[in-house]
Amino acid sequence: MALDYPLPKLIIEHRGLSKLKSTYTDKLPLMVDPATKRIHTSYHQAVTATGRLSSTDPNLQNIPIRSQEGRRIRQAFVAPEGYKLVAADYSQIELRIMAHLSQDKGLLNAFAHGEDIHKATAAEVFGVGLDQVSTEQRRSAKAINFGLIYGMSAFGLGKQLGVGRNEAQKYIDHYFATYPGVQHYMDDIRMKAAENGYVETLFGRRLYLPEIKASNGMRRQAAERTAINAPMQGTAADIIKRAMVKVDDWLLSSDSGARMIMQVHDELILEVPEAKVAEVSTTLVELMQGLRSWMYRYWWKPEPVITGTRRTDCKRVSPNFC
DNA sequence: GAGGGGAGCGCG
DNA sequence: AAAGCGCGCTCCCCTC
Repeated sequence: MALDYPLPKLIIEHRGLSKLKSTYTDKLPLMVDPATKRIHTSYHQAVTATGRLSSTDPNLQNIPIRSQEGRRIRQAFVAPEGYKLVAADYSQIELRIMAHLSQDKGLLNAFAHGEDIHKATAAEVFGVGLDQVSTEQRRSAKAINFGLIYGMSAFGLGKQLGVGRNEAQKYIDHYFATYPGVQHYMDDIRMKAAENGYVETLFGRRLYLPEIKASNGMRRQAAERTAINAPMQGTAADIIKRAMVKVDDWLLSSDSGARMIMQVHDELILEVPEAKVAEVSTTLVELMQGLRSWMYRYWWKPEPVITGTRRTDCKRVSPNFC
């Protein structure tokens, strides 16, 4: 209705702005720790079904960025004097994992050639040259790529793209004709989930799916979507956790003065002395890419290190350790 | 006053 | 009837 009438549009606007005010603008300043003058979140390692971290009190994994107004809140997060914030994020990690898990030739090839994956998908699905892909076609391909990771149906894709169900089904059919390995993987993971009662990540962490054989079709389909999504989201979570361990080891062994301060699912954020930004950025990327997993151990002498932050108000893990 | 649960909205 | 995965926080209504 907001597309056709001013009042619903105004209501939606109000909801967005009031969310920004009540959750961020009003609250975050009250959460500055008087001792450190900083905002400290708590990360939880045993909450999510897929192996991601979660962040609470405050949640720093949902700081606004998508809207123009929201970005202004993010601007308030700055590095200390003499430092810079360095953020490194994995590009299209879940789609790359899908390429690996499915071993689909076309998808692997697109990534191997460093192509813009949404554009490449559009070219294949709509049967045009890479140069002929329109903005609209790329947008559709992007929705298809994201939708697939979540196990979306023609109904959902159509709604997302504002096209009919049949039109959306055509897109999906084209997609699977282009990337048959992906189709096979989706079918296979459903079967395996039903057979085993669980799915697992590349590194073997399991998610049990008790509803995968439910007689209620709706519940069973929901479990099937989880079966498709969890190995991708979960493998991505495994990969960044392994990177975090490596980055932590490296930071402890080096004297860069850099600190790892945040994780947001596919990105790590460090604060780095200005003079060390180039050096730290290079190594950070190498460690996240897994290029130095063994090498650095040759010059790192491990020492016992106590990590974590003592708190007296921790709600979830134990009384004084988060 | 504490806590549950749904709606709605912020993020990846 | 529902048809897109994973989270946390605020507001509101409700119960205890």
